[in-house]
Amino acid sequence: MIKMLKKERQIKLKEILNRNPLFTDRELSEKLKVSIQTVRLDRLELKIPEVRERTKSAASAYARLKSVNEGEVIGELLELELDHYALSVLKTSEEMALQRSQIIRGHYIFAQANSLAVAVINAQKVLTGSTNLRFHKTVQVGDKIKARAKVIKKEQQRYFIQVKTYCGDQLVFSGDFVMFAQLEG
Amino acid sequence: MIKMLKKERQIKLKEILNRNPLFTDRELSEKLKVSIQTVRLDRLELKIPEVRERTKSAASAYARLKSVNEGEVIGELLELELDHYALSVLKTSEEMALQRSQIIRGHYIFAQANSLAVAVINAQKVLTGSTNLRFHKTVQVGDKIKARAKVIKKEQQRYFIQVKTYCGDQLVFSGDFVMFAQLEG
DNA sequence: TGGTATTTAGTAGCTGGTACTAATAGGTGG
DNA sequence: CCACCTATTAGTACCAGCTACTAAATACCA
Repeated sequence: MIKMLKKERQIKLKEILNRNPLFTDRELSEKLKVSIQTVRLDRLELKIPEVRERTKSAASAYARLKSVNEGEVIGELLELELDHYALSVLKTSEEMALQRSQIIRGHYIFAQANSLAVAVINAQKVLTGSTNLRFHKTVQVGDKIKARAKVIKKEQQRYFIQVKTYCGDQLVFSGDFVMFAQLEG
Repeated sequence: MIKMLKKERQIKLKEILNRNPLFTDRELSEKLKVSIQTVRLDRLELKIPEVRERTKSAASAYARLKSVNEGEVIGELLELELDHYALSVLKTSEEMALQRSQIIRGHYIFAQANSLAVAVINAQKVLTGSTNLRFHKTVQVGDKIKARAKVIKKEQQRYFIQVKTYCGDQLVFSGDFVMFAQLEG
């Protein structure tokens, strides 16, 4: 039994496409040293769609991620009273979790809070100066988390903001932010 | 002049594809109410590649982003002495910047620091408890930033870690992290 | 009215597939 | 040793969504 078994090959196929879904059948057939037809039979059995479908899936995943990420606010901005108060909601997903767990990584929670602290300030350019954070509870994949930002104090260009993030009624995160508003655009 | 001008239409085309690059020429021609050939001439003039190329670009951007993001550490882990010291480098890019500026958003800098603080700890599960952060200088698109994490103190399951991030010799960020190592896997 | 830019139409050819039929190779049991 | 079955390979017709090209129709402007 010198040749690779069918099962073995199919596992390898899945691994290859998991790492990079953009290979064509021809490329796959070269990697696996079988004919194109065999690759196609394998894909058929494993219910793996064609390269253009796989590419499209990856591309739209990117588009989704980008739209969350490129908006000024991470999450969805629901309420905003400039220089006073803001509220945003973030629906957490697999990509935000630690590997092999359902726990959302802290920096996503921070990102939501930080971007909300930026958004609540009535100025063109805002920078985070310093912060004091507290992660009270873990957040699970699928949870919707609500962040509320309050402007506590405002000096010339310095803002003191408190952000509290909730999952349901449970406080999961709180942070004090000192932000700097830059005057010129 | 009832009809849309060519220039106007081309701007609109760019806008549409900017929001969602996955439309085919046929779909674009319906949206813009011109023939497919006109759409193709426009793409030719504007040097916009065909839908399959655009899809592929978006998909590989996602793959890149995913590989940075799904590794345990944001950035590249260069040095690691468990429970003592770690160093990572992050090459910043457009996607990490604030809109219409070259300034990298604070939460990317935090993400690098936070994930490094997690990585330096010799335990299966690690959670961020609280932090004290200071953003000293802004980071520009294209800058490579180096984060160094030092374990300052270690109690049973509680770690005190200091992270300093540099751009060249310039200190851009520093943070004190209190982390919790969870015993069971 | 002529001349030019713009738009539309249509053709051949390409890639990377699907869906299908058919032939071949490689054991294995009787 | 043959029959049978699985796995593999080969080949065909067809498809979407293009490129590259030619040609015709339409719009606009002096």
